[in-house]
Formats: sequence, structure tokens, C-alpha cells
Amino acid sequence: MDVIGGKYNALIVYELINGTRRYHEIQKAVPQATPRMLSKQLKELEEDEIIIRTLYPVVPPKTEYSLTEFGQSLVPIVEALCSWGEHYFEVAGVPIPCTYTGS
Amino acid sequence: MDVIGGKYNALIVYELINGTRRYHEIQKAVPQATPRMLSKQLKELEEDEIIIRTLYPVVPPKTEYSLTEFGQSLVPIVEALCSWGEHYFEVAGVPIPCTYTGS
DNA sequence: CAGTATCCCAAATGATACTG
DNA sequence: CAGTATCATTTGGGATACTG
Repeated sequence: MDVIGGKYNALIVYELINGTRRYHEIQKAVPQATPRMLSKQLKELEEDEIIIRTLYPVVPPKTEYSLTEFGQSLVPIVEALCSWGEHYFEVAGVPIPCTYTGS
Repeated sequence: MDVIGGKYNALIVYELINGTRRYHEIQKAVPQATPRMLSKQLKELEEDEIIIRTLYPVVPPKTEYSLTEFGQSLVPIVEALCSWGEHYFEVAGVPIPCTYTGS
């Protein structure tokens, strides 16, 4: 839970399931997260070796994030959480897809 | 994450996997949680219909907690999280079993 | 573009003592 | 036994502005 317990960590991992993403792509996928939070949680995930950050020394800057092999091991759990969440919302009478991006 | 994101919720669910437990049994299983927190998170789980609380009107009081059918649906995820956590600790060089009760 | 810096607030948790 | 009450503290997160 320390690893994916943050407010956006699971969503970030979820977004990276389908491949490498640049910073602003993640930002678009998780618009509720402010730059500060996004940066913070990305760093957390990087420190936990769930994701890897690749910085291209070009102007303008280009950064790419992707799951590490270890991070991949988390994918089934994140997906399970996601579909359980859908089920939960159904039971609660509020059907919402996995692409749910917050209120 | 709102459901199991609390500090002890997942541990409580994990403890209830093997059957009904009384309050003090859960307390023993999750000793880091103060009575206040335990009570609070138990209520949360009850409101989310993950667990059910049965109060026996006897003296001294007797209360039992168990997973609802809906709560059972969470078990595979909690177990997956647990074993992933073990794996995580191994990778980090700190092998710790699922019965890990905090520092 | 990909972030940082600074300030602030609310929620979560902890400690301790008490009760039906 | 199974909690509550009260108070203090920590932590997470938000808003906004700025930068290499």
C-alpha cells in the first residue's frame, strides 16, 4: 500500500500499462493531479523502481516514463483493483468505467 | 483505493479471510492500530459493506466481525497485494512474511 | 516541455484517558 | 470487552506562481 497507496500512483501505473508515456501525456490522463503532485508521485514510483524515467537532453525537454520489469508485476493487481472498483460502483449504483478520472 | 487505502483496512480484511473474529482478536492481529483507529476503520469497512458487525447483547460485550459476500470479492486482491508485498520486500532485501505486523 | 518553489489547508493518524 | 472522547501532531494534498 505504501507503493500504490498515493492518490494517483495507481492511476499512473494504469496509464503506463499500455506503454511509454511522456510527462504531459500522463498529466492529460490524470488531470486532477497538479504538476506538483504528479511530479512527486512519479518520483515515488521511480524510487520504488516501479517506473523508469528517461530524460532526453534536447531542447525543449523530453521525458519518458515507463514501467520497469518489476513494475510490470504490479499490473495484474492494478487491473484487478480497477475492475473491482467498477464492480463496486455498480453495486453502489454508480456505474463508472476504468477510465474514470475523478469527479 | 478509497475502500482499502486506509492504513489498516487491508490488514483487517486480511485477518478476516480466515473467518469471524472478535474485536480484541483483530486488535491482536493488528497491534499497531490504536483502539480509536481500529474502531474507525472497522466502521468504514462496515459502511462500505465489506464487513459485517454482529453485536451480542451480553455482559461482558461480545462483538464479531466477518466479511460480507461482497467483502469476499476483495479477498483475491488483498492476497495478491500481500504476496506482491512479500516479493517487494525480497527485492528490497528485507524478506518479511505476510503476517508482518509493522515495524 | 517538464517540471520546482512556496505557502496553506484538511484529513488521517497517534496518544492517552475514560466508560457502558 | 469493546469501544469513545479529547487533544495533539503528522502527512498528504491543493493553489499558485515561477524556471531551465
